[in-house]
Amino acid sequence: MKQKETVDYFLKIVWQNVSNTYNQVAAGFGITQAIGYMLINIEADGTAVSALAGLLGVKATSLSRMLNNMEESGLIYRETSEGDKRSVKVYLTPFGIEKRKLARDVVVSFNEYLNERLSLKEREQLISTLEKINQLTLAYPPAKK
Amino acid sequence: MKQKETVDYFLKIVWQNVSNTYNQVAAGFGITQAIGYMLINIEADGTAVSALAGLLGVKATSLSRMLNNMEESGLIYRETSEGDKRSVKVYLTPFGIEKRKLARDVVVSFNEYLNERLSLKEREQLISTLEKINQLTLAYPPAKK
DNA sequence: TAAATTTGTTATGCAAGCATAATAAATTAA
DNA sequence: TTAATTTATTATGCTTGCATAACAAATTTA
Repeated sequence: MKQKETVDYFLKIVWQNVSNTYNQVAAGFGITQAIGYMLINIEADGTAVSALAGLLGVKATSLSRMLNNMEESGLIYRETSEGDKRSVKVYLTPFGIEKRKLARDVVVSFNEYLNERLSLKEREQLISTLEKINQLTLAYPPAKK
Repeated sequence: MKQKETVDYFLKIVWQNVSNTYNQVAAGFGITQAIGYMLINIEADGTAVSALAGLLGVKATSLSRMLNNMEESGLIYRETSEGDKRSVKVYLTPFGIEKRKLARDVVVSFNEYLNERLSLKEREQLISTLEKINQLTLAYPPAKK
């Protein structure tokens, strides 16, 4: 099995390149790829830290330092949830809303660029296969018989 | 454009999950996903740092600290290249060769697992589309008219 | 040839993943 | 109800990306 035929290798290389591209574009207005995704996922009525982790596909524990930084730079603020006092909701400041617009534009532009150059069928198959691989990966290693 | 329909989002999530899976499995024998890929790409007759960066899809500058750590833990050693005295070649120690076998097994097993659950056509289309996206990403943003 | 540029590497600071440990709140079990 | 467990979060140390800066060797230009 050669490396250039393995699925994992391509996923790694392609995501690294997309991530770098996003970072370079987003650096133009002072944020990173990760912060852009974070902003995009914060709802107007606040989003819990745990929900954010789920949406971003990262462990909740990864977010605390990042949220501290974002709070410090005035993008967000945090408030304890009404119902569940363990839960913390994250809200966008007006400055965060501004940056979120820019971040969304980056994502939309890049995807439009891809969409113009890939057929609908190609994209649908890609996303469907990626979804399948994701499910399979989460189930790995398979239960032994 | 909803996030769950964008290509970038799936690439991010799927690679994160594959990477975590590799890290968890590889932790069982004391290495990381990144070190596993590194070991797999070092040839018996040595591989230059710049070549490694290309194979791994990272900037060469990302490797120096990692190679220091790998050298310290006895996986590799470095030697200045014969021809070009700027170039440094990386070699596996016997310990590194041992770990490389294990790392390769992880990659082979996971890909076999996927191959058994995806059709040949699915995989071929996936890799071909990923290659295409990679090329497009490297060419982004497109030259203005 | 000498000077300017490019290339290969290293060190280092920052960003953002992970894991672990701590803590408080909520839920479940006894 | 009290005790045990689970859940949501935070802080923190480690890893490994990036970028930048420095430097030597190689190559190109004048």
